[in-house]
Amino acid sequence: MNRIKKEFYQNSAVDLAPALLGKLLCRNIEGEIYKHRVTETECYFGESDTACHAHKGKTERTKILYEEGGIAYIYLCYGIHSLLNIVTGEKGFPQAVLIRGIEGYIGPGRLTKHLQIDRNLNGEDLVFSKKLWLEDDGFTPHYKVSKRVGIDYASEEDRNRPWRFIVD
DNA sequence: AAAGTGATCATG
DNA sequence: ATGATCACTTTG
Repeated sequence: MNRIKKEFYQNSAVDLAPALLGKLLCRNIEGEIYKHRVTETECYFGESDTACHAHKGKTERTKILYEEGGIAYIYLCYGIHSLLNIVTGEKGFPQAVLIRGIEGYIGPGRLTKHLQIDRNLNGEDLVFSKKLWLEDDGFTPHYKVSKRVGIDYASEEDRNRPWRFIVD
């Protein structure tokens, strides 16, 4: 088993979003283990990023983004969809990578539905968890870069950042 | 194109 | 306590 270790997560979300492409998202549901390769990510970086949930500062919901990298940030979007993020970097600087797609399940809300990931797993430690973790089997795919989606509320500068990463 | 759905946060 | 907002998906 090649579970991704703590140090891997102690980097910038901007670098980790592309680095997470091709890694295996692993989920244990009542003893049944599912592994899917990550195919699409986006990064959200710091309070200065007006698209990042933490751009208004630390609140009950966003405090988890300020933790040390290597844990899950999961929130309910539009009252329907659970979205999975990987918190990254040093403690105190909020940043995360949104997992937007895996092999077979494109779309941030669809993959969480399939893997039964919801807010019960918010804060799950991906380094030690038996329910949710990431593995590296050495595969590094080619990918393309584009703008983030669904963030019309952000500043023009932030909307235009090339922070979405998709496997070819 | 538009609804569906509920946690979250700012306002009062 | 109330209301606006929202890192989406499905259906027509």
